[in-house]
Amino acid sequence: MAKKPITIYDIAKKLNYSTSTISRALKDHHSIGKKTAEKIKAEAEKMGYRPNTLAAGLRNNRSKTIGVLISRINRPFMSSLISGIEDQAKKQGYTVIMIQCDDDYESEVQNANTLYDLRIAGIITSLAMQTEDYAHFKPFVDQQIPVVFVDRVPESFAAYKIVIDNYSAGYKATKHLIEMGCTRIAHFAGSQKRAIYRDRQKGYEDALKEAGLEVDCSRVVQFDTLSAQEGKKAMRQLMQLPEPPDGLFSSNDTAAVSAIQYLKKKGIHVPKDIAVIGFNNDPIASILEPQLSTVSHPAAKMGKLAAQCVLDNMDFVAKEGQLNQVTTLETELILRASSLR
Amino acid sequence: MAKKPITIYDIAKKLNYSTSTISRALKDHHSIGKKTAEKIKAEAEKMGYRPNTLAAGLRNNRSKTIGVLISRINRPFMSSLISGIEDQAKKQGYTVIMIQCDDDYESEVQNANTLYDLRIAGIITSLAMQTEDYAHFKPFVDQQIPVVFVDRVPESFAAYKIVIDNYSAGYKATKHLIEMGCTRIAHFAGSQKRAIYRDRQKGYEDALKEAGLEVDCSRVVQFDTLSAQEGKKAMRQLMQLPEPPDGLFSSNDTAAVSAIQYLKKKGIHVPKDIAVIGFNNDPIASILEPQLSTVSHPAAKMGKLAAQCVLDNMDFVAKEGQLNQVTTLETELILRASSLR
DNA sequence: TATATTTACACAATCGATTGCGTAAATATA
DNA sequence: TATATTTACGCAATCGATTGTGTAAATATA
Repeated sequence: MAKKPITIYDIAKKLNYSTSTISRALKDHHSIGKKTAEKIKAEAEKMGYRPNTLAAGLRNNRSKTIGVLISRINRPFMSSLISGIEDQAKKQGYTVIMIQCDDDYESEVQNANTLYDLRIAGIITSLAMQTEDYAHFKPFVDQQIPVVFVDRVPESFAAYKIVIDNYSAGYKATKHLIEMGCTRIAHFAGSQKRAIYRDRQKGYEDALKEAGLEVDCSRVVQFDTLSAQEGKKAMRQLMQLPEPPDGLFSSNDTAAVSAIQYLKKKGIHVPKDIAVIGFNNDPIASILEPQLSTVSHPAAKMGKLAAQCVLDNMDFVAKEGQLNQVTTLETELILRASSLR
Repeated sequence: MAKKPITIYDIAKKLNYSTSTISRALKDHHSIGKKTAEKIKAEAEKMGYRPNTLAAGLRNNRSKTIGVLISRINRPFMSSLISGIEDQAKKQGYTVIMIQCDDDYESEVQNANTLYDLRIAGIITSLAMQTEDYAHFKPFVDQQIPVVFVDRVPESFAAYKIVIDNYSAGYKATKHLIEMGCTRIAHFAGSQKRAIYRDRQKGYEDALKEAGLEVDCSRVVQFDTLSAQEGKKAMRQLMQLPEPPDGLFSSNDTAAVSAIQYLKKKGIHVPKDIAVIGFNNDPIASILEPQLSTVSHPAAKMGKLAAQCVLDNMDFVAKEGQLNQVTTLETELILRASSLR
């Protein structure tokens, strides 16, 4: 029963042309006459021809696909990022494939290999929390496949990188809490292996210092994954300090929301007792009660830029080698009830 | 500087074997001696050989990839579904690629073609809200590529389908509201083109009838996408009725959450004035205040089953043709503050 | 009119892995 | 010892699209 797919050979036979002419006509090669091309295209359409991307990919050693390797798709930030990438890629006839690694290094390595094996045309990735070795991206570089890192980017690997100004964001968020009168501000910090979290923390510390406030490391909690569970645990821990915090700057919204829920359950008022600000502006931030102050993250824009970057540099990389350039996007404070007092 | 990727030809030359022997050794073909196979594998590893999946795919007219075509990845339900699919697929050496169609029919058609062109080994899909024509899945059937529909499945297309018992879920949810004393229960209904929404509505209506309550169609609001925006608008509309509802069964959590937010803003108490129950058990359901009662959806399990189904039937389909079978999973009421009184 | 240039198309090699068929030796069974 | 069977491996075609090289005609330019 299986109908055999139509190939350019079928079209060639039918129209008495060679396959080269068919192939060229289908992609508007200049050496094919306009009428001929039209006729061929019409017939291809009529016969229900669908190009075999595998064959084309094999020949060109490249498929028209952009790979996205990320920790998890179920985070609002990642969803937006992907949408941005897809919008841009689709415009240029590229398909986006996503693969998640659960924030696990081993899995990241394996998935990078999988993408490599698929001969993707470019890869966009945000590192897993603990990744410190970047050898799994070398094969792409060797094959002159554009690699673009976004958000969680490596420091010791030459490639295109798109980030936000985490230092400034951390600084602004903390300064805001200080202006709200907080003097004992806690911080939910992400893995120190990732610059984005170190930078946020540095911004936090500098804001404190600038205001003449003490930087008390017992108020800084190190997180593994910035999950809700960790958020709750961390908050409990913080409240047991001899001097509990009166403000919190969390490196993501998930942990901040969880912390607020814990506080509410304990009868501690937000923002009166503790003012809280998160990071990312997840949808949940505006649904939680009190609504969560946060730092906006231009995830969709980041995705769009990343895709553009991959596409623009497809040829460039082949000729000139990987770009090593950093683009920094701006963030904005979004102030809501959880920190306003 | 592009290092050329290692091929089986390179290994063959180095080891003085033919490429056929290399190819067979790499996949433990019975006709290759154990020591030979070991030696070849060791050398392949040492040389950094990576199979060219495009070449293999071309030859087999199939790539080791499962395609997932869904409306949007940024819904918790979809994220869970995908995780379920990935877990299962990975176990069998398959890669999962996702492609979203924004709940748009045109986009669904186009993306189905894209997946087809990629010569995927199987496709798992949940229909867009308005899809009524399924011709874009025919090519898969013609090529004996397993097609598995999940959740939003077609009624007039022979394929494997995995669904939940929507009628029973709608019935249970409504009955619960009735037991809580509601007598004027409204319903947020999804597109009538999708059986899942029709069935939920049918369950809702039957529960009302069974309790001797009037089924008032002015209390049933038709939604396009069950978005937050629509939810707010619908709630406002319902509250303007001469007899506003005292209960609400929403076909998803997103719209329910939005409705509750609207009610809170208007000073209408949930659940006292209006008891609300949603659908899907999104994470937000337990964060909202009051926490949202809802119907659990076994999305991850559904994904796992779907993947299993695709993988199991890969060979079967080629021999016996498409399966046309429906698997129905059970749901559970999850009762929280928004409906308990 | 003579030379360039452009247009129009075909031949055949190529990308890398797979596999049916064939050969030959080694081992097992009668 | 003779026949079967298994083990071990190579040859060469194949999957479908692409593209460098080449030829010939048509059109343009000098």
